Amino acid sequence: MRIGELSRLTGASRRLLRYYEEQGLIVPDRGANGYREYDDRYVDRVNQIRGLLDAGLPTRIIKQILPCLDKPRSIHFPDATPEMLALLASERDRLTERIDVLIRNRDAMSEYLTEVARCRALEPGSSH
Amino acid sequence: MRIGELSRLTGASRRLLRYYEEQGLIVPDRGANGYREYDDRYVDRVNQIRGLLDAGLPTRIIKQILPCLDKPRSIHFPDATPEMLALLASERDRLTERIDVLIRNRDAMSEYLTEVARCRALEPGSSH
DNA sequence: CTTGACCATCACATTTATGTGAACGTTTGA
DNA sequence: TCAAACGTTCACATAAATGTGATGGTCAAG
Repeated sequence: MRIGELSRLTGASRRLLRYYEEQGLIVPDRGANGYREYDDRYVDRVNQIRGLLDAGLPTRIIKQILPCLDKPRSIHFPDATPEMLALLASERDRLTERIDVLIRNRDAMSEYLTEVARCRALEPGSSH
Repeated sequence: MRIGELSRLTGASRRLLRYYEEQGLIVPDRGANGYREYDDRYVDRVNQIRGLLDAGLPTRIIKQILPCLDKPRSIHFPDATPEMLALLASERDRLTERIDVLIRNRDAMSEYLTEVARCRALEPGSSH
């Protein structure tokens, strides 16, 4: 498929898809006319990239950990250097910390919301 | 305490503390000389802000949800408008989605790492 | 009183992830 | 063949979170 199609399927603008390419996150083939050619797997790949970006990882890190995450499963193996593994581990730990912070804050929000709901339920006029 | 002290305690640069103020996230008092005066609770507050920023929330959202999270607990009440509550709920949901993405990716990383470790353990020469 | 460690404001720089538009080639269908 | 829809590159713009430096006020200790 070409860039417009992939854009539609992933929700990423064409511009953004070119940006991801510029950052080395995706490397589409080129047709004879110079058009980018993407195969189906790019849909998942782009979605995963967007998820990681949304999660706050910068592209330069994503670039390094992506190869570990999108191998067709079951074909993973040591083209991974020790440095890469160390990076991956440290990035995973950072991710874990971040997840904890997020969970704590989400729970605080939830708690506050249910609390307010409870108060509302007791308010005068609420039975109207 | 003044800005330098707070900076030391939180790890946020002075510049950043002024930025948070500019964004309306914190509102320190001013001494007679114009110096910012922070009381102890700002340490927690700033740390929470940094956590939320690191979690990917933009300052304009943080500004809206902070009042819900840092009230001295047990004194929460309906100075909250319905719009604010709706915003808070939607932001909580967005946070939940984000958390899910993060967890999935972290687990994938972990899985990959343990897998590689397992392979390494079986490699020739590993018993050296 | 001066020096050094603070504080203040203002302004300009940078990085990252995006948007927008110009200028121009390609493909496709009426 | 002509227009619409799509592709290309290049370049400039922006918002967010920070850094950096200029210029100057305040204050405590020597």
